[in-house]
Amino acid sequence: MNDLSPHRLLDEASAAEQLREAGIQPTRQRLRIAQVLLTGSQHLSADQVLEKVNRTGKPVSKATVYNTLGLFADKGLLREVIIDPSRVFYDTNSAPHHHVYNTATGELSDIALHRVLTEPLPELPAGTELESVDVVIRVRPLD
Amino acid sequence: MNDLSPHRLLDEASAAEQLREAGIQPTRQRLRIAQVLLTGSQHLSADQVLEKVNRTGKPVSKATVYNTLGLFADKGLLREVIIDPSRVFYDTNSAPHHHVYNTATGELSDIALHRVLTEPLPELPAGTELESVDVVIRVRPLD
DNA sequence: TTGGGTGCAAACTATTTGCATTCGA
DNA sequence: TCGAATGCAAATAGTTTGCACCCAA
Repeated sequence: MNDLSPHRLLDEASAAEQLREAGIQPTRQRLRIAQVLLTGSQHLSADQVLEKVNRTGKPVSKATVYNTLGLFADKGLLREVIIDPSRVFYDTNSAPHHHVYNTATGELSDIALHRVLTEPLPELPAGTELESVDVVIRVRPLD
Repeated sequence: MNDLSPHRLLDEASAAEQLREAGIQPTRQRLRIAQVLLTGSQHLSADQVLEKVNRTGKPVSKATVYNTLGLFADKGLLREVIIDPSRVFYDTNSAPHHHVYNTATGELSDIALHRVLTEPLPELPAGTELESVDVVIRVRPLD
């Protein structure tokens, strides 16, 4: 998770297209964030996104990063992963899958969905509909 | 989750016994917290625990509540449930089970484990051991 | 007596919000 | 032009910490 190494930036045209497809108006800052984020499979906290974006030389304010991540998540471009009590991760892997979280290092990784079966789902409480099923496997270094 | 109604308090002797069994020195404040908490199946945030304890007329400081909940969780008396980015819940149901979380109301409830199958577990990353498997089913009110 | 436990207040950190400014259609 | 987006700073909220005091063994 400390891998903030220079990921290839998504080209601006593709980023703009992805935003439009999601019904998001592509503004300058949103494009920068999309270019950094929507490339490959990543699990980043808001702070890490801010750091990566600012490292491109085109800084974006912290509030805008938070607002934009929230917006992207609402529109289905990202998935919020609530795993660590101290921060939210944003997962760019849009395929259904679950997570392995290393509680000692904070490293978060994906597990293909078919490796974990979760069915049948129990009846949901009356008057509610399913929003998501999240499976988190927490691991720690061997003693 | 707003049910802070007067749950029956666990008697002091049983509370003390449970603490000792868990290897926790039973002090006055820890006993009060245990009496409020270790009765029935509950899902409370630290703030809710504080409120319940203080309502008994024997107040305990906020710092002590946080410290004590952390200690109880370490010793296996409680389980931390990380489900809402803004606060940690403490679950007194010690049997293995999973959770249904209503994102609109913040209500958290249990699901018996056998209703959700999660196997086989994937191989864990090298050098790690399993800490927990958490399944959270998020629901929202029907549109 | 003496080290662990407690309480208070201050510190911290992730996140949100209000509002004036700027931007994009 | 005009409403939406942005940025900054201040506000918020949950949680942690430092340290002096207290208490159970």
